[in-house]
Amino acid sequence: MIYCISILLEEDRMTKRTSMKDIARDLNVSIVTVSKALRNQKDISQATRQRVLDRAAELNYMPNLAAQTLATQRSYIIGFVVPDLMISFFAEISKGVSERLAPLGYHVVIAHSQEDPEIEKQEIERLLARQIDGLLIASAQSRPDADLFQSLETRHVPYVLVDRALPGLRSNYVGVKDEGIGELATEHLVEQGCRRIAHIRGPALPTGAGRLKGYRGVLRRHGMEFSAKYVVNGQSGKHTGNLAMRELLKLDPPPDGVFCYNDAVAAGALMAILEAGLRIPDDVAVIGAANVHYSDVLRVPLSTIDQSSVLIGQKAADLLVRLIDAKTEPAPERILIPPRLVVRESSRRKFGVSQGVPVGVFV
Amino acid sequence: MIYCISILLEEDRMTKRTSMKDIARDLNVSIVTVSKALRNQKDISQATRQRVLDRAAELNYMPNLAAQTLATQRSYIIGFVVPDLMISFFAEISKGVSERLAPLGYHVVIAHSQEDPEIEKQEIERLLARQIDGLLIASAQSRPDADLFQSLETRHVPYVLVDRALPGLRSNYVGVKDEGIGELATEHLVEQGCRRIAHIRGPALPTGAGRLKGYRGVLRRHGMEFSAKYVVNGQSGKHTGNLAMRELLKLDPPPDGVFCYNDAVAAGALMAILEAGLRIPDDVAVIGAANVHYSDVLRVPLSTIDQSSVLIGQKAADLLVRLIDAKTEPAPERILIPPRLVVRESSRRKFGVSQGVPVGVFV
DNA sequence: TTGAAAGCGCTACCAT
DNA sequence: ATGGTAGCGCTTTCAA
Repeated sequence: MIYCISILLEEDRMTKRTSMKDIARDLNVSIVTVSKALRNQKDISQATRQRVLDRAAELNYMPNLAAQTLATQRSYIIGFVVPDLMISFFAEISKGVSERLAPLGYHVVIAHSQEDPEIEKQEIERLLARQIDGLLIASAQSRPDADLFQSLETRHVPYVLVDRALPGLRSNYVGVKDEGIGELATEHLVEQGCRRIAHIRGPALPTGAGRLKGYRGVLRRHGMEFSAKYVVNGQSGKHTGNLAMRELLKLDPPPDGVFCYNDAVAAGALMAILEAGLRIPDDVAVIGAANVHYSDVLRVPLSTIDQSSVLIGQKAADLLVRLIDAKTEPAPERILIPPRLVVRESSRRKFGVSQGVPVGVFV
Repeated sequence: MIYCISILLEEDRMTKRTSMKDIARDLNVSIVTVSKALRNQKDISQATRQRVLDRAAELNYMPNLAAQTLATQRSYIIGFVVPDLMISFFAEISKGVSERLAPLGYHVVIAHSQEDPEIEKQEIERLLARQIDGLLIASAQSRPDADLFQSLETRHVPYVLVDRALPGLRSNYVGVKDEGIGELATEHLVEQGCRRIAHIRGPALPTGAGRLKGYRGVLRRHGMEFSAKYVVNGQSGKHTGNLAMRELLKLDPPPDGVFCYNDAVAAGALMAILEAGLRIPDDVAVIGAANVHYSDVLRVPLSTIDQSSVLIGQKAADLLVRLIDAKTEPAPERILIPPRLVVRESSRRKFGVSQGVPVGVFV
């Protein structure tokens, strides 16, 4: 019988994590004392604290975060809702987020919305059940789901919109002004001598709409006529970008420059142009957006608008932590990172362009 | 005074999530009854269950997962340790993982090791404190840290190694046989008529070592001499791949074919070859590994060995769930996904190659 | 400086 | 079919 018990205890010791109770028992102090010592509270004698710390180290003690969460209402988990991690832009943001959050003791749970507002909502609900301390959202919604955001406000769950703002929602946001992206890209094509500039537009989200708006604005400013025919929908992937470009090339006259919603779309467009036997950038100049990590090694090295993806993640994480730590809810902050033109071969018709990378240098 | 209390209650209702206690109070039943009803236990009358369910829906009740975790010792969180999510291969795996786990109610916490075994260890410890149910590890260790894996075994935390096996560790694993990748790639280059085949090898990890071994084996089988000069270290990124290729091109004679550790390395190598004024594949044929999503739109569409990244993630997730649900610890399982040759322009010298994609078709 | 008691929200066990 | 009690491992409050 005693044998059995000792076996059980042994098994127990082997299987279960050591808890404060173990340390307390070993040291003949109370659990409270252990708790305080471990958290460096000052109403513990130096001697006791050291004994606790030593024993904790010996037993390789790690706090049970579920228990801590329950007791403190603070989980040190933040949720990050992305459309799809296979879109490199979001993977890059996610890296920036983790970089900043991990050292602070946070864990990041990534949830995929698959570009579906309904799934997004469910995933957010699921995250809330997890008692997350805050939320980062790259939303798939074209306009904010009132219920959802109401409930976030009500529960005082801090959240930051990332990359994709939501029209009419006064909230914390980190991203790049999409209109600026559209302007910078289109302006560049004009400067390179393009006269029939097409746009492969993205999804019906603020990002797509903003870039389109910037594109139209620049055309107008240059007295170039806007033609709806020159704007086609390319969604956000290389395949759809490829199809969209094929359509554009059927036009008469075909465009001599095209601004693509993002780099993936542009990658597909490049292929379509080459397959049609046209030259890039001489016949058609191409520019994308995002400057994802592989954009310089594409079929033709791609000009693009850099969006500082990793930085977006870092800034969003920093802001979220500020919100979480704030005693009183601060006014919503909008952090806009300036878009930056990156000129590569796909659009470089004239030399001496200031932002151009010298030929032959592989970055 | 009564006013104050009502305010407080109101505030409470607004701020705090509804708990089982609220439902129980409203319905004049016990918390236990609510708990059972919500979990569909059968010792609850149909009528009561319905009342509970209805009220729960009205109050938009969501269980507190931290409390549930504490009570059941089951967190429905799994950890996924990756070197870097910016490596598309891991982002793709991660997608496969989430796809399978989200519908089962799991959350996935992604932790970055940054290719540093020490950080990896710390991150795993941190995850264990989180009471994760299981662990997926794409390890940065060249050999298993005894302490770490001992402690995983001791605590009975199920884990699955992903992509990167660990030598001498008999554990669950999902990946592609690296030697097979090396063989398939090298064999293909031989078949395309390459006679001086170089290898830009990866990090000193099982993946790098296995691919190298496969490469050497094929050379031997074809009676081609192995020369250490033709094997250079390219780590795992496009930049290092670029530098490595430049070194190879300085050799006399330079290689006429090169098998690169992965697609990113190959992307850099492609650039180096073109910058040197050589033609691909005529002067130098190139093949990578992974078949990441952008490999077909690279500088030259890249031949590669497909590793079914998303599938790896799915299989790993499925296996992990099986381990978590198992009553008794099953024998370690090794799931090997067959590598698949994907021929594209970067290596297609001869036509009629069976695996070749017809010219002009953009996939 | 220390610790007893209560509680976080849930589940398991065992009566009734 | 229902529920009281006792935890899960931690923190908070307050008394000693």
